[in-house]
Amino acid sequence: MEFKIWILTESGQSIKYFNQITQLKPMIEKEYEAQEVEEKWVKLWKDEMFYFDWNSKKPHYIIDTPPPYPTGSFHIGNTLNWCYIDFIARYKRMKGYEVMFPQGWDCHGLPTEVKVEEIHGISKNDVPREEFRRLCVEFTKKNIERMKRTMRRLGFSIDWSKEYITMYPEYYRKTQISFVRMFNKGLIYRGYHPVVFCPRCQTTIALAEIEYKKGKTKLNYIRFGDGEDSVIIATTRPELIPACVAIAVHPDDERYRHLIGKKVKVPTTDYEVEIIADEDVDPEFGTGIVMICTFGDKQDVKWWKKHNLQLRAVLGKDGRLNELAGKYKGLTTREAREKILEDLAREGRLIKQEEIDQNVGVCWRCKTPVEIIVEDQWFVKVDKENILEAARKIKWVPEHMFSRLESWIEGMEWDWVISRQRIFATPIPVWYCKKCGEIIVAKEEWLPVDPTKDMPKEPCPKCGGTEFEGETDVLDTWMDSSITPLAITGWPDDWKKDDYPTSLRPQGHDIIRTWAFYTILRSLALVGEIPWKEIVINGMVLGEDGRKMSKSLGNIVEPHEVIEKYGADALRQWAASGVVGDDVAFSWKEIIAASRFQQKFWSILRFTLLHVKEKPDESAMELLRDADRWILSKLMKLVREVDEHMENYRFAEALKAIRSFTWYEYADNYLEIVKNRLYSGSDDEKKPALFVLYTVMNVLTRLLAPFTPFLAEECWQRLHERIGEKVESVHLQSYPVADERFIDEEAEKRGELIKEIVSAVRRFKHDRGMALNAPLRRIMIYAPIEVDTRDIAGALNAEVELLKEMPTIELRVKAIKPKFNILGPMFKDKVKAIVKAINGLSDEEKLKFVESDSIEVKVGEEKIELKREWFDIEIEKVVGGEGVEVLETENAVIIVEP
RNA sequence: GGGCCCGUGGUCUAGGGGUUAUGACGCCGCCCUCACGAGGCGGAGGUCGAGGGUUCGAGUCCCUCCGGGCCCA
Repeated sequence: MEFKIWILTESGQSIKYFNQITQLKPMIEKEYEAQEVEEKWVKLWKDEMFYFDWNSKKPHYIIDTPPPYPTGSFHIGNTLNWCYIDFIARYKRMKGYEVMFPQGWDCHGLPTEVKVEEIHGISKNDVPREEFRRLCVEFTKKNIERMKRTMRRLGFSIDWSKEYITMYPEYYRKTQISFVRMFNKGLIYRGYHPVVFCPRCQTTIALAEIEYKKGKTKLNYIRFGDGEDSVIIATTRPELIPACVAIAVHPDDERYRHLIGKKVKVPTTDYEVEIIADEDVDPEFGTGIVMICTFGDKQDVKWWKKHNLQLRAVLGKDGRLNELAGKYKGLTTREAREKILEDLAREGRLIKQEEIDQNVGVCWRCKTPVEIIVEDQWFVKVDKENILEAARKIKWVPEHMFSRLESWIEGMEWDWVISRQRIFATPIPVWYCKKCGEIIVAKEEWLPVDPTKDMPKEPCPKCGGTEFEGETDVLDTWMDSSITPLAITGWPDDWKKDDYPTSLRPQGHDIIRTWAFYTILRSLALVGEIPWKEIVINGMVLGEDGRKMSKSLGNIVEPHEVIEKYGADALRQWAASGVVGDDVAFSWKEIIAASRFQQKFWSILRFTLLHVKEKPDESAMELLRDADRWILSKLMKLVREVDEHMENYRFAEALKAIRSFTWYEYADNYLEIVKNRLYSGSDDEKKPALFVLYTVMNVLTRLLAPFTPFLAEECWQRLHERIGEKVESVHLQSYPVADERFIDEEAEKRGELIKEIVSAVRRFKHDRGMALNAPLRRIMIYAPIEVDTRDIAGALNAEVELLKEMPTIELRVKAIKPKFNILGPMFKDKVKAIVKAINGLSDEEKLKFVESDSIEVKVGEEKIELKREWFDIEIEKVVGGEGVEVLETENAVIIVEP
C-alpha cells in the first residue's frame, strides 16, 4: 500500500483513538459523499472515546438514557429522542464534563411474548415457563443487536461499556431487591383489585390487550323499587343486576335530587342499595340514572373506589355467575341476561328496550368480550403529595411538561398495580406457605430468584412449614425501568451517592405519566432523593402529513431510508430543527436542505484547503484588514450565541445560527471579498486571509461536532492533515470559546459597510446584465466612516476611491418615521395628530428640522416640541453629476463610473 | 369527555406589546464568477384560524368559538 505510506509521511497520522490509519486522499473530492464518510468513521471511531470514568476529576454529567423496548427496529421517534441526548452529551463533553451516556434495554413485556408465540406457532402455556422465557430472551437478543447497529450508524456517542439489559439476572436482581426493600418498608402490599379477564382464554389481560369492537346492543330501562321511591335505570348489562351495589344520579339533576340518600331494592335480589350522587353520571344517557355494579366496566371500578362501595363479585373466572346471583347461579352472562330480562318483563319491571351503538372491549386474541373480575394483586403505595413535591424540585424542560405530570398525579385514584399474569418479566420474589398461607418474601441475599423453581432457604417463620407455593405472577415492566437512574449509578452494591441525583433524564412526553412518574416514586421510596436534576422532554415524530406515524396511514419513515439517501448527519440536522418538547413532523425537505448545507460546507473546506497549506502563525494578526476583522468578530459572536442556545437546549436556534453564518456571512460575503486577494495578492495580503480561513474552519467544525459528528470529524481531520498536524478526534476537543480579542464593534461596522458596498455594486452589475466579475472603470465611495477599500476593489474588479467629502450631492429628507415606542407613552392618543403634522411639513421645513435637531408643531391649539431623535430620518441624496450612477445604501453613497 | 400543545405567503417555519413580519422549500427572471449550478444575484407572494376585548399601539396579552395534534378516560 504505497498510498498509505505516503499519507503517513505526509501527515504523520497516528491517532490513538482511531482503529486504523485514516486513508486521506491528497486531493479533496468535489462532492461530499456522506455515506462513504460516515461509514468510514463508524469503523474508525473507538468505543473507548466515550467511556465514562468514575474517577475523573472533571465534573460528572450523568444521563439517565431511556432503555428502549427491543422491538428490533430503532424508529424515527427514538431517533429524535437520542439525537437530543447525543447533542447534549457531545456538547457537555466538549465543555469539559465527564459525561456518562449509558444504554439500557427494557426487555420484558407482552409484545415480545406475542411475537414469540407467533414465530414458534405456540401459546405460552404450551411449553414450560422456563422454555418460553428462553425463547423470549433469544428473540430479544437479536432485536437488541439490530437496534444497536442503527444507533451506531447514527453516530450516537454511547458508552457501550455501561450497557444494561433488564432481562438478565444482573439487572433483574436489582429490580427484585427494590421490590423486597419497598415491601419491607411497607410500600408494597397485596390486595384485591379488579382486573380485566378473558373468560375464554382463562387469563387476566392488560388494558393494552383490549381491542374495541363497534357493535349494537340493547339499552334496557328497568324499574328498581316500587311506589313513590321507585327509579328507572338504563343498563346494557342487566345480567349484572345481582352485582349492583349502588344507584347513581348527577348531583345537579333536578329530576332526581330528592332521591339522593334514599335506598331502593334491587330486583331479583333481596337487598337494597343507596342512591348516590356523582358528577360522572351523564344525565343525557338513558334516564340519567345508572346502576353501579362490580363490575360492568372501568367506570364502575372508578365509582366503586371513589365511593368506597361494597364488593359483589358475582362473576367467576369461569365466566359464569356464582352463588351471589341466587337462582341465576351457574349461568353464563349471556344465559343470565335472557333469564333476568324474562323475569323482569314478567314482573313488569322492564319498561322498554332500545338499540344503541356500543364499543365492546374484546380479547385481542379470541375476540371474546372481556369481563372485569376481582383478584389478588400486588400494589405499590402512591404518595401523591410527596411525589408532587419532589417533582417540583426537578427542572422541567419545557416547563409546561410539569403540568402533565401534575394533572396526572392529581387525578390518580388508586395505587399502582404491579403484578401481571405473564411469563416474560421479572419474577416476584415471593412464596406462600402451603401450611399457613403466610407470605414469604425473599431475603436480599437470595436474589436473583425465580420462585417458580427456587424455594425459600428457610422454613416458614410463622408455622415452620417447609412446603411453599411460588408466586407465578410477575412484575410490571415499569418496575424494571423505574430504577434506571439507580442502576446506572451502581445501586445497590456500589452506589455512587455523590453522583446522585443524576444530571439529566431525557424522554418523550408520552411516558411522563409512566416512566417519569414511576422513576420519581421509586427513587423517593428507595433512596429518599429525586432521581435527576433536570428532565428534558421530547415530542413525538409525526409523518410528513402532520399526523401520527402509523402503518394504516402509510406515513412511516424509517431511519435507514433517510440514512441510505442522505446520511445520518442530515437526519440529525432534521432532528435539531424542532423546538424541544414540541412534536416534530418528519420532512424530506428539511433533510435535503441539511444535506445541501453539508455540501456547501464541504465546498468551503475545499476552498480552504486549496489555499491554506500550513498553520498560520500569529504574525498574521497584525496584517488583518477590515474584512478579516469583521468576519472574525462575527465568528466570535456566533460562538457566544451558539453556546447560549446549547445551554438552553435550543438546538434549532444553535444550528440555524451556525448554518446562516457559514452560508450567508462567510461564504457569500467574506469569501467573495477575499477571493481576489487570495488569488492574486502578495504574501502579506494573503497571510491574514489564510489565518481567517484556517480559524473559521477550525471553529466551525467544532461548533458543528455535536450536530454532524461525521462531517465535523472529516473536515477537522482534513484540515489538520493539510497543515501536517496530528490531532485527536474533533469530539475530544473543547467547544469553541469566544476569543474576546477579535470582538471589535468598529471592525464590524466597517465590514458591514464593505459588504454593503460590494453587494450594492453587484446588484448594480446584475441589473445592468453584467457578469458579476466584469470590470468597472472607477468607483467612488462616500461613507461616514473610513474603510479599507482594497478588498472592495478586488471583489468588484474596479479601482476604488474613497471620497473625503460628499460630492455635489444635495440632501433631501425622504421620510420622517416616528418611533412609536418613544412617542406612544409620551403623547398617548395625540400620536396620530403629531404624525400627521410632521408629514404635512414642506421639504424645507423638514430639512431644517433635521439640521436643527428639533421642531415645534401645532396639534390642535397646542404647541408641541419634537426632538429629532424621536424619529428615524431617511435622507435622500440628489446628484447633478453626469455619466455616473449613484447607488445609495444605508450607510454609503457609491458613485459608479461604468 | 378531561389535560397539555399548536393554527403566521402555496407548503413548513421564526418571532410572546412597537412602525415596513423571519427564514427555508417551491415559483418567476438574470448569471456556465477561477470552493460550490444540489451554486450565485434579484423578484413576486402574507388583512399572522375566526370573532370580541385590553392598549396610544396586538401574530404577540385576555375571553369565546372553529380546526389540528399528542396523552389520558
